[in-house]
Amino acid sequence: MGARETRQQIVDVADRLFYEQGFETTSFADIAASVGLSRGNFYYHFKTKDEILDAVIVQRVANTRSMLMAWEQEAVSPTECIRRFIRILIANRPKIMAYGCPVGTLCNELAKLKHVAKDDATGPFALFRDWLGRQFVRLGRKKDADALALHLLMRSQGIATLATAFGDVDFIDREVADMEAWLHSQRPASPNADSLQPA
Amino acid sequence: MGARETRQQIVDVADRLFYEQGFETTSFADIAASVGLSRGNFYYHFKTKDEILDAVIVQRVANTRSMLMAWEQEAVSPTECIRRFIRILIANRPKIMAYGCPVGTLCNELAKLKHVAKDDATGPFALFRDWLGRQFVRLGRKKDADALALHLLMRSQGIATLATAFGDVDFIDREVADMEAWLHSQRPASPNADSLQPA
DNA sequence: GTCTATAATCCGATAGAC
DNA sequence: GTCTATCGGATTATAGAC
Repeated sequence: MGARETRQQIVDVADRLFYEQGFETTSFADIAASVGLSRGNFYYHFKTKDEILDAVIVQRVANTRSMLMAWEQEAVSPTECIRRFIRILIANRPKIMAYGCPVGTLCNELAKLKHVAKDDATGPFALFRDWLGRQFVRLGRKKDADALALHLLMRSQGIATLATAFGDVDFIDREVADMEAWLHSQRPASPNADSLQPA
Repeated sequence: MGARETRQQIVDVADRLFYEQGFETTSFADIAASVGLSRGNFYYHFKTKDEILDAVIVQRVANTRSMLMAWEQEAVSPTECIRRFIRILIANRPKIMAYGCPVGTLCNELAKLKHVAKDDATGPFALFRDWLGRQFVRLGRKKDADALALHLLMRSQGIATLATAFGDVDFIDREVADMEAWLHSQRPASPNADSLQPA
């Protein structure tokens, strides 16, 4: 197998294990074993654990960016775009209930570790924030677009944390419905801003 | 020093370190050094790390319970009670921005570890949930009291996570104000339910 | 109740053969 | 590029002197 494929496998496995087990808990041996690699060979691809973390964060940011770009091209209205963000909680419900949000939990862990990559880990958050803000601008809420974006991000994080803690399957549904009701109560400043949205 | 005082010191230090560094990251040596105890003597008081975790959780639940009982006796109206809960975010802002919420971050960590104390760690959440639910019942919202309680808990968790991630000092103020506005928009079903509340 | 000494294990990381 | 072997250090935990 080529070095590039092996490296990609390592990043994919590390991405999953950092999410499911946490960054510090996941050892080189865990990743190597899950890839089917010897510990020794591992260091041919990554010199330190922090290098793997950087690679995982870079990949998450890239994946998030391309997902958001695709959503913006597929979904016609800003309201529909925002709704797609909200529905992440439904689409990923099983994993969220087991492990929380990949971004939020990693940020929390790295903050406690005072890790150098602490700020880099917020990258996906920053992308969501900018993208959601852009949707609210399109909705005619230019003045408070960023605050509204942070508000939605805040809600999704709170829902993820409580869903993990309580393991209540109905809770996510209820709060997602409440978020969508909130979204539709946000009246656009200019009446035609979301004219393409159905009904 | 007596065994009880030493044990109490260990629990206090462990409580702080589990919060600031995380549970797994904190070693026996860390706790022992911070108390000023040798590693060997440590095992006289606690046999395993899980025993310390249990003691920390028990103490947190006890502290939360007495805090909520005191609030209920001091604050006259349910609205004022709920507002005290919301204001936790202001009172603990510096620590929250550095380390997040002690309960939420511990629950997240233990969930990833599939730790046996995973469910016990939600104890303070359950207390807040019941207590907030009781306030909403007093407000005349008996039917959806629990959902409203979870909604407030959810918001406080989301605010804590984003405050830690972005380090934005104004964000907490803005969202706390929004929470209080939300609270006052929750009309009581029976008009005199919150009659003791000032203005 | 407190200490030193130490066992057993696992960690991240390196060296070197193939 | 992959392997085995291993180092130095940190970890949880125990035994036993004082």
